[in-house]
Amino acid sequence: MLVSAMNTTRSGRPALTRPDGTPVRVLVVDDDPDLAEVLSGALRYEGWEVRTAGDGASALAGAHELRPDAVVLDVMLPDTDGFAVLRSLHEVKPDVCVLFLTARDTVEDRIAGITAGGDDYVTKPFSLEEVVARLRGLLRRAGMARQQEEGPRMTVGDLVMDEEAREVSRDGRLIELSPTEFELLRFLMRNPRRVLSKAQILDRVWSYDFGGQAHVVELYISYLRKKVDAGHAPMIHTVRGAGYVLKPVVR
Amino acid sequence: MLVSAMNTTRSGRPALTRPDGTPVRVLVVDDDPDLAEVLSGALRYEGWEVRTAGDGASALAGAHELRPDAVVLDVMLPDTDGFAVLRSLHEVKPDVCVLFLTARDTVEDRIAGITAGGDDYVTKPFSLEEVVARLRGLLRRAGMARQQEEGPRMTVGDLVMDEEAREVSRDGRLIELSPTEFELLRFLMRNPRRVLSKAQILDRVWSYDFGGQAHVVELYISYLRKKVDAGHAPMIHTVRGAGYVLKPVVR
DNA sequence: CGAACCTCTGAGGGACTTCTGAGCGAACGC
DNA sequence: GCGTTCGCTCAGAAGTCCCTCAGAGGTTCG
Repeated sequence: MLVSAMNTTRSGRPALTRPDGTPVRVLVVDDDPDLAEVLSGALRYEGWEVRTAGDGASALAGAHELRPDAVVLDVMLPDTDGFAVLRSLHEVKPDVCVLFLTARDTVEDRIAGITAGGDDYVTKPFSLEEVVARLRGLLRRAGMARQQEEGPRMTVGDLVMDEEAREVSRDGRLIELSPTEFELLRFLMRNPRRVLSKAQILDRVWSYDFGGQAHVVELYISYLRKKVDAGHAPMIHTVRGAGYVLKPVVR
Repeated sequence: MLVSAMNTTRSGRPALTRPDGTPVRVLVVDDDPDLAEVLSGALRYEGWEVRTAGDGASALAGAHELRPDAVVLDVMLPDTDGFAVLRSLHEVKPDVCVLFLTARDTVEDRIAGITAGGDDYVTKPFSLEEVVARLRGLLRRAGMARQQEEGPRMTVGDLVMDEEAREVSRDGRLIELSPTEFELLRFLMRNPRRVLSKAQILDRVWSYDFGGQAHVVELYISYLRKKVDAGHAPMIHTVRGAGYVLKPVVR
């Protein structure tokens, strides 16, 4: 097997790839350079090829050059509105997926109709895990899932997560999770046997504008333990001074 | 089994295909580019191959190239009216299905002549679920239903919907639904075990020009629950912060 | 032309989530 | 062994999300 030729994420996890095995290509369009940078960093970490643009015009130019599989697109752009860009993008590449970024109060407004075509949106402020998860969902549904285990279902030991149904179960028994708990567990499950620091977790699972303490991570880990590890051998472990790991129970 | 070669919708559901297994081909003709964009997005999401045209002349050109199985055709076009286009279309491809889009006040008698020929129409403003359902009906009747479970009947658990008869029953007992309730339930049943956000539901089940709040979705879910889940273990579940799911009762 | 029905708005209340703060115990360094 | 640091958990406040009721306005049908 040509492992060396295989496209992988920086975390070593196999990447979601295009059908020919080359990296997924994503165009990030946002007029805030800091946000665009953070986003593209997170997407590169997924093993994807990323390009950024700051306005509608350069977005179209970038789309022509990169021919992206997906576009992350801020609705509020200096030159045009998102709907016009959406149409032009689909003219350039009819099967491109679009993930809109919107302010909370812009929703309902000009976003109407976009989810009907299978595209999606997230409201600012968002967490990086959410953006990545939505993108993976879009790409998977568009037929980008060459990776066999990249179904809607994820497994670590006897812990199973179905992202589409938003269902988690351990040993067949269903577990109810709040939105934040779900996202935290998803992050852990996407990085099994890997120590994740509280700072890393905070950066990925909480919104980028979260001003609070790393203490919340401890709190939510404790919530998760109560729900996930209750009555079983623990899968969530503390590595003192370093962070947390999720790993399958060794028999 | 050639799973990879199988034509599927983006939602993972098997698609309605042509008898040879290739995607159904649809031509969308409307002079409003936004509407054409939303429509073609929704139809692509069904796994179909779509092409758009903005007037009668390019519609005919598109029909020559694409040789579509069905045409979604606005009656009011800038250059000709839809009925003239229909005649020319039938010369190009006699067995093509046509779904007319009309304003509410368009002359009824001319439309009546259409439906006699097996074609169909919807009045603006319409919901995308309605357009897709009508098209599926037309295509099915025209012999496009290679998919065996693509009959007029749909089942989730003990919940059964007959789309043609517009009848719904749970555990054999008939349920009366209003038009909106019916369409909402159809959307849920076409996406079982899949969390649907209020925005998604609004975009598909409500008319594209609906300006109201996502709150109506909650309201209609509550109506549906009273009729569908009354006296049974619930099938409609709220996923807080994410949306709603319909799933069969687990034994 | 009236009655029944359907759709949507608004408001109230309840349930759930999220985060802060504080106390306590365990692990670590010296 | 002792003090300090680190992490866990409880309790509660504030906020958010969701459900339901009641009723207005519109439409359809008899």
